Amino acid sequence: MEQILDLLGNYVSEAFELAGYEKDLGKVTISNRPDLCEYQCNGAMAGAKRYHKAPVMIAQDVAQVLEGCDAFESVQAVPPGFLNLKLSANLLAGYLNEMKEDPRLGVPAVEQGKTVIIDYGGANVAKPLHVGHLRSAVIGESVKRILRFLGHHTIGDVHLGDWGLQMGLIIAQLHEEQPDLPYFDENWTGAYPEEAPFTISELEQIYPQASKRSKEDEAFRAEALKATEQLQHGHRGYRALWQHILDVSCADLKKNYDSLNVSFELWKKESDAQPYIPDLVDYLKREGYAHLDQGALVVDVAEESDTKKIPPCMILKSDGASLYNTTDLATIVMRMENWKPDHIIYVVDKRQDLYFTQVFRCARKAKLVNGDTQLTFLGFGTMNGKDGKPFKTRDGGVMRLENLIADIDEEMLRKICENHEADPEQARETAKTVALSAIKYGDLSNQASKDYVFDVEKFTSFEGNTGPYILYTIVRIKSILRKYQEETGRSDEALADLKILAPAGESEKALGLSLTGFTPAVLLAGEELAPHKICGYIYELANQLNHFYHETKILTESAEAQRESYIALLLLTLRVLECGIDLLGFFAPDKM
RNA sequence: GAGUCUGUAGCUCAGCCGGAUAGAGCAACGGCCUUCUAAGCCGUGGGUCGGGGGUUCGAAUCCCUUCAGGCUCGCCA
Repeated sequence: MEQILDLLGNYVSEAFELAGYEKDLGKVTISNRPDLCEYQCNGAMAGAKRYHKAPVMIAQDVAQVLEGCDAFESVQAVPPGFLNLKLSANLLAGYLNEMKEDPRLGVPAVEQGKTVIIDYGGANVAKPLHVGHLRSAVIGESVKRILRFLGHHTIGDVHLGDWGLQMGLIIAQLHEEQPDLPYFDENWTGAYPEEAPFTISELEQIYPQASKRSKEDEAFRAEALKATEQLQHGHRGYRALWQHILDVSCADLKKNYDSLNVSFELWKKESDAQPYIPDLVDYLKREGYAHLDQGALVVDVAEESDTKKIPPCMILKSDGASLYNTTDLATIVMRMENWKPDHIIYVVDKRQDLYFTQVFRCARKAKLVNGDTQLTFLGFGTMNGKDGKPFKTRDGGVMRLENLIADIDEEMLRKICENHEADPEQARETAKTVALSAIKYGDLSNQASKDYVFDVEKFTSFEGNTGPYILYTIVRIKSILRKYQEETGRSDEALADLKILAPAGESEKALGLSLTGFTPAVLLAGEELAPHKICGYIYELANQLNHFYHETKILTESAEAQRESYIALLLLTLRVLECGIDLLGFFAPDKM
């Protein structure tokens, strides 16, 4: 369906042409002075130079042509040369009814969907998720949903860290604690047990213990390094252990990501890219991309336009060992081979900006990707505590994500019970749902690239621009619709058939206008990979809804067609809000 | 030192590919529940958009400069 801005733009462009000016001046935008008009066109001012004519004169010429055009309720030329437009109520109603019939709510799907891999989550095996993992998961999930909604083929990859020293540390520690396990028996030829020799909570204790020890105990560290190397070279017992660690860990990670309403299409790991490394290194050498520098194998990625010297991308250390770069490049090769992505997006801490610049340039230079494959670094800022410093627990430690979520859940539950008497079981469920919206909205409503303050009090206070406010608005609508259905006995289908009339009241029209903003908001969010644009939009829509709600008696409206129109308008708003929060990665309860 | 990002109301943030009087929320103050969920709505006060130049009919927005802070800067990830 045709977008409202395009629709209006066509009218105005045509008017420019009829008035003797060029068409391209007729671009219509949403007004920045809602008190004066709903839409505006600034083309007259842009055209002033071109035609050596006062902008107001041009605007007046155009306004005259538009006189009586039934798309507009009013057209005004005002100094210095604005064209102020008010939409006709009929045209608005027509658009809303069309939007209502569209399962996509008017948002056009891209003609040719791209294959987009989104690399987010950043979890490591055997290490619990901590608050530092929150942003990647939350932002990545939302970006994925937005792009998917726009019609792209999206693949989310958690890209687990499973190949570093942490594995060797765990193995070494286990070796010491349980030396009799068959994994450590060099003469063992039989099958290894199917059951892992540890639980997730044991695993989570083993790692920090081993990590701490390796910093104090040289011999132990050497053991761990050796185990890491043996694992990477295919030590049978260690591989079996590694598989156990992986299985136990992934099951736990999935559970945690589930509670965040985050899911991945792929659970690829760093180790999956390892087989690609030898060929990659050969290729880079053979084709002359890589050369030795101070004993290390590097690819130069500096460019003339650089304002600063970009260090070369290191492929192999001087001792011949591979690095994270190597794995990332190999992962790109693997992804190109398996999924031929048009676009890969990395949702990573912004401090890795330079690093990814190197990797991307290297991939491009060495033609590991097609010329038109996009590589995007979507860097996010730090989540700080109220003191403006990185978020910590009260005693200064790293907070586990699980605990953070549990804290917010509990706080929500307390508030819910304060407000209503509710069935404890249901209250718990609702609290979780609301808590999730608080956490996610709190994060996503900020620009991803900026640091932000995770203020527990603010997020759990449910006031103002927060997730709970959005949910509350949705619940209000649901409640009215429920009552309406109880009263009239109408089915969901019958409700969906109701028509929206041309708005008569001011708040009703404002709500309708706000609804037309959905498409531009989603398109912009997709273009800029910016979920906070969705937040801004649904917050504004929720405000309009609440404003309308207070001014309008809906269920007691006596004119039946009018009441039906209100219901249809509410239903459409509900669908847009729910679609919006779905793009953000959370959902609403039926009651709260 | 170099590069880069940030600086908008007391606080937390939008707005930033130029447009009219710079917007929200929180906090403060004042109204609105016998009526669809008051987790709401309406209103008041509060800003030299870090400072200074420039481009432009027009600058929070673009350019230069300066101050303050964060972050990054080949054998970690």
